[in-house]
Amino acid sequence: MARLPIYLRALSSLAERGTATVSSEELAVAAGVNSAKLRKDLSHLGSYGTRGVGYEVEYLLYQISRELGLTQDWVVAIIGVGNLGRALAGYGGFASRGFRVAGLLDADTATVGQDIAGMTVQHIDELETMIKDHGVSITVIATPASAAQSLCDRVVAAGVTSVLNFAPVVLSVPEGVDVRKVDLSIELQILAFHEQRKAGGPEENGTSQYIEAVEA
Amino acid sequence: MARLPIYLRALSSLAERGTATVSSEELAVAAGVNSAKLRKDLSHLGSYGTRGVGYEVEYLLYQISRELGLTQDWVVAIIGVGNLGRALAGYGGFASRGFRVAGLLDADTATVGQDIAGMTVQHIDELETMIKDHGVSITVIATPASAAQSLCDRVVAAGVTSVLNFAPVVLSVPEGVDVRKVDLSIELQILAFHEQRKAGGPEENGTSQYIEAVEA
DNA sequence: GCAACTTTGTGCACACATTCACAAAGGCAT
DNA sequence: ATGCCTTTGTGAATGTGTGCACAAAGTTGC
Ligand SMILES: NC(=O)c1ccc[n+]([C@@H]2O[C@H](COP(=O)([O-])OP(=O)(O)OC[C@H]3O[C@@H](n4cnc5c(N)ncnc54)[C@H](O)[C@@H]3O)[C@@H](O)[C@H]2O)c1
Ligand SMILES: NC(=O)c1ccc[n+]([C@@H]2O[C@H](COP(=O)([O-])OP(=O)(O)OC[C@H]3O[C@@H](n4cnc5c(N)ncnc54)[C@H](O)[C@@H]3O)[C@@H](O)[C@H]2O)c1
Repeated sequence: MARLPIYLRALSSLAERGTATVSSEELAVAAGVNSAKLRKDLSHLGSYGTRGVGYEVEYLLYQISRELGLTQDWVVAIIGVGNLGRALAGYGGFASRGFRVAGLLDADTATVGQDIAGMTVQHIDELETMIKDHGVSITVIATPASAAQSLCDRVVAAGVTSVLNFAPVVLSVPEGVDVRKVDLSIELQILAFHEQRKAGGPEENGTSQYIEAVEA
Repeated sequence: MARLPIYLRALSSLAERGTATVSSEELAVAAGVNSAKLRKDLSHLGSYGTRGVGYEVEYLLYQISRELGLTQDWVVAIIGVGNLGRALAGYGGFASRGFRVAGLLDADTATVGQDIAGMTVQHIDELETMIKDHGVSITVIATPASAAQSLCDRVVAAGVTSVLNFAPVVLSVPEGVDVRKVDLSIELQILAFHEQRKAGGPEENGTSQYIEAVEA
C-alpha cells in the first residue's frame, strides 16, 4: 500500500519524541488520513494493535519496515548528473532509509570524473558493469527525455527491475519491471487546474474562435 | 482529471511531428493507458472527436490546455534555494508550459543575493511583499521539513491557495487550499516494496525476535 | 471479579474508476 | 446516392477504494 511510507515517517517522528504507544486516531491525524482507513491498512499486515490501548510505536515501526523491505539495504544508481541528478546525489534522505547510492553516471565528458557528494561520476559506458558489480536493484533516470527510453532499455537488459524516472516521457518496459515517474510539470498543471476552478467557477464557455454552432 | 497533462504531452509530441489527426487507440498507446479510458476522459471535456477519423491534434491540444487553465500564465515562487531549489529554478520545463517563476526566496544570508538562473535570491522576509507584488498564485516549498509548515502558513495567510511541497512532512492547510506533495523517498520505498515481492515471493514469515507463539 | 470505558478490526454500503463491448455516427470509395 | 469500414461515445458490468458504524476485545478503576 502506497501510504505505508507516510505512516512510517509519522511513527519515526513519534518514536523520536519518545512516545511508546499511539492510537489509530492520533496516527491518522499525523499522517493526514482517515482513522478507519489507517486501521484497515494496518490490518492487512496482521493484527498488531491492542484494543483499548492502540499500537506499540516501535513494534509497528518494525513491522512496516519489514513489509516495505526496508530491513535490507537497496543499491541505487543515478543516471544523468545535471541539475536534478546533483540534487539527488547530495540528498541525505535516501541513506537514512536504507537506500545506498552506488554510483553516478553521465554521458557528458565534462561531467565524468567530477567529484559529487563524495562520489566520482562515471561514464555511461560503465553502466552495465556498475549494475553487475554493485548489485544495483533500483535505477534513477535524471537525463533529458530523449535519452530516457534507450537508457531504460539498457538497465532493464542488465537485470534491473525498478526504475524511478524524472524525464517527462512514458517509459515502456516489459512485464515484471516497475517504473515510477516523478513529473513536476504535471504536479504544477494539476494545481493550475484546481486554481482555475476556484477562480473561474462553473462558467463554462469561452471556446472562442472554435465555436461555430450552439444548440438550445 | 490527473491524466490530462499526460495526454497533453503526447499530443504536443505528435504536433511537433506534424501529425494532423490521431485515433484514441494511437494516443492511448502514446500515453500508456487504455483507449476506452482515454475516450471517456476526453468525452468529459465535450465531443471533440470525429467518428471514423479520430481527434484533430491541434484542436484537442487547445481544448485540453484550456481545461487545465494553461491558456493563462501562472506565477510561481520558490522557497528554499538549496540543492533542490536550484535545480527547480534552472528547469526549463516550467516556462514552456506557462509557469513563470517570479522569484526565489531563502533564509540563509549566504544564499540571499546570489544570482541563480537569471534571478536574484531574495530574503524570506520579502515573502509577503513578493506574493502581493507579483501576484504569485502557486508556491513551491523546497526547504527542510522543520521550516515547511510555518512557511506554508505564511503563504496561505498571504492569499496563496496552491502549494507544491518537497519537504517530507504532511502540511495541514485550511479548506480551499490545495497541497501537492513530491516525495522521492516514498517513491523509492514503493519500488523497494515491489522489488521485495518479486524477489522473496509469498514466503510470509521471519518476524524474528518478535514472534512468540505460532498457531497451527 | 465486575462493570465501564477505550480502541481495534471489519462488515456493509456507497461512490468512483476501469474495462468491455457495441450501437450510432461519420467518412470514403465506388 | 449507397453501402462498407473505421472510430467514437457510452451503457453496463466489474473492480477498487473509502468511510461509517458497531460488535468484539482488551484495559483500567473500583
Ligand atoms: N531540474 C528540474 O527541476 C527538473 C524538474 C522536472 C523534471 N526534470 C527532468 O529531469 C531530467 C533532468 O533534468 P536536469 O535539469 O537535471 O537536466 P540537465 O540537462 O541539467 O541534466 C541532464 C544530464 O543528463 C546527462 N545525459 C544526457 N544524455 C545522457 C545519456 N545518454 N546518458 C547519460 N547521461 C546523459 C547530461 O550530460 C546532463 O548532465 C530532464 O528530463 C528534465 O526534464 C528536471
Ligand atoms: N535534494 C533532493 O534530492 C531532495 C529529495 C527529496 C526531498 N528533498 C527535500 O527537499 C527539501 C530541500 O532539499 P535540499 O536538498 O534542497 O536541502 P538544502 O538544505 O540543500 O536546502 C534547503 C534550503 O532551504 C533554506 N531554508 C531553511 N529554512 C528556511 C526558511 N525558514 N525560509 C526560507 N528558506 C529556508 C536553506 O537556507 C537552504 O538553502 C528538504 O525538505 C528535503 O528533504 C530533497
